[in-house]
Amino acid sequence: MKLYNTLTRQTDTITPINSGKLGIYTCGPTVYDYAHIGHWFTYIRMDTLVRALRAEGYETTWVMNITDVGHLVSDADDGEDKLEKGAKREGKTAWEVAEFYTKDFLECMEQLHILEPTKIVKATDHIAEQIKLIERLETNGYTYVIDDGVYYDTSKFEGYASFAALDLDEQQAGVRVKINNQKKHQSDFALWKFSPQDHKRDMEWSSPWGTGFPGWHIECSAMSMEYLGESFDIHTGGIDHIPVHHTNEIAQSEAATGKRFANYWLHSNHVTVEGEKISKSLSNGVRLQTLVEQGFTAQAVRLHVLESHYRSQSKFSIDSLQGSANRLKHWQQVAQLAWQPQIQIQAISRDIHVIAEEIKSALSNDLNTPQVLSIIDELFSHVETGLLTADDVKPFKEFLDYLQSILGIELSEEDISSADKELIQSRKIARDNKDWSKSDELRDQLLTSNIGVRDTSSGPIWFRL
RNA sequence: GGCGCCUUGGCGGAGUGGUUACGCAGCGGUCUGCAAAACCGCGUACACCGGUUCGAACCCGGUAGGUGCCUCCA
Repeated sequence: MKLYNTLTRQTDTITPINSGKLGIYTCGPTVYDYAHIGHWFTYIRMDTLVRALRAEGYETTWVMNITDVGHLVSDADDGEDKLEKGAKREGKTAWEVAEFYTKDFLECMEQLHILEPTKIVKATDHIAEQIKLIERLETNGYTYVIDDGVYYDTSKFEGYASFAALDLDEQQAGVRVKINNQKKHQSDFALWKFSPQDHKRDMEWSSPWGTGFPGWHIECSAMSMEYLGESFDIHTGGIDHIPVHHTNEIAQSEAATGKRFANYWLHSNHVTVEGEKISKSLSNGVRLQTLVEQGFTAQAVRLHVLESHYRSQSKFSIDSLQGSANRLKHWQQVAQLAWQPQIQIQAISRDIHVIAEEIKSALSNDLNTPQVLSIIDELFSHVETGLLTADDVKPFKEFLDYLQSILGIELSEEDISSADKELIQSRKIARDNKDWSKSDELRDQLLTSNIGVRDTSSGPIWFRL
């Protein structure tokens, strides 16, 4: 398996720390609002990564976090906690907001056939681990305390800016936002924030430094190391995390342990919606639910995501989603041929293994999912040209199961009922007798069960509408 | 201002030194009682200008346009 590694800025062959096993950490959602199509692009891609690694035979431990505290509206460590802000907006407590959006997120994950991670971990369930990690940083001399919290001194970590290849001094010159002027350096970040004097937060905990709550970055370091070890294999997230969140995670983790944090960093590029970047002000962050209401299936959304490479800035539009839905429908019709083998024209079963190898190879090449789809199209076109022989049915069904396991797209549909089969047979007899009105009547009857029929030289073939 | 990235046929989207990926849409055809579907065929794309090379969409240089981050964001 070769993947583009943000750490080395090149495509690296994956070598696990422990032979045959891989630990993967994915930065999950901050649960203060509904997830939008951009999030789903990222999580579907990460799911595809895990599926591909498992198909390669790796035993994977996939950890995803849920950020339910401490993610501030501004990374400059000013501004509100998103959860507390969401609570105000909805007239609920921060706890209720977190629970509501976590539930919605997990339901969408299931709908999109995103595998359940080995562990889904919440920041609020790991306060003790985060405090312990801050204490280690304090012991190692990387922290300082100011009025509003405990901070990480980024100047003490050599090569702080190298992960994101940033020139901090030059950046600073162009920055217009006001910064917390008690901080020693603009890039320093909060490890622990103190609760405000003037009001009580919904979420707060006591700590050696005072009552408050953890900063956003520390949770990912604490939880990933808790479940995957102080050094682990693959860390993933959205491309926006490179300059701040992941840079900070590396600084904290490596300063605490003195060890390499993660070996491979995989980042999903962003997606534009109808040509514009997704942003709050444009409110163009389409929800899955909205697409479903417009008649699209989660499977079509999933196929659409796979149609672009994870490192390219992809485009989302309703028109192109419609194209994916059409492609999926076609695939499903081909899959239904598994239930209706025809007279032998040409056997395809021996091609299937070759095709499966090609798919594996495309995935191993930095997850080239668009190429995988074209390989499938090619095979399916052969299936339709030749139809299936009885001998092909078993390997073909196995192939459909393989596609399901590797792409999360389910094509193996159920057979139609024997009653419907009888209708098809009766219609064939009517047609043979040139009794067109009866034949049409039977066709309409089948349509009520959402079954269409096409007449071919080797007999009628049904398909679900 | 700093650091990047991109430019492929109507749209989406791989590829990356030499056999015109692929999908969606469109058009033409085959099949067919009709319809639908399916299949076949077609459009011969790689921003522009130079250079390297036997050969470049693919490498190098430049030009133009677009875009991302440095604010929040997957």
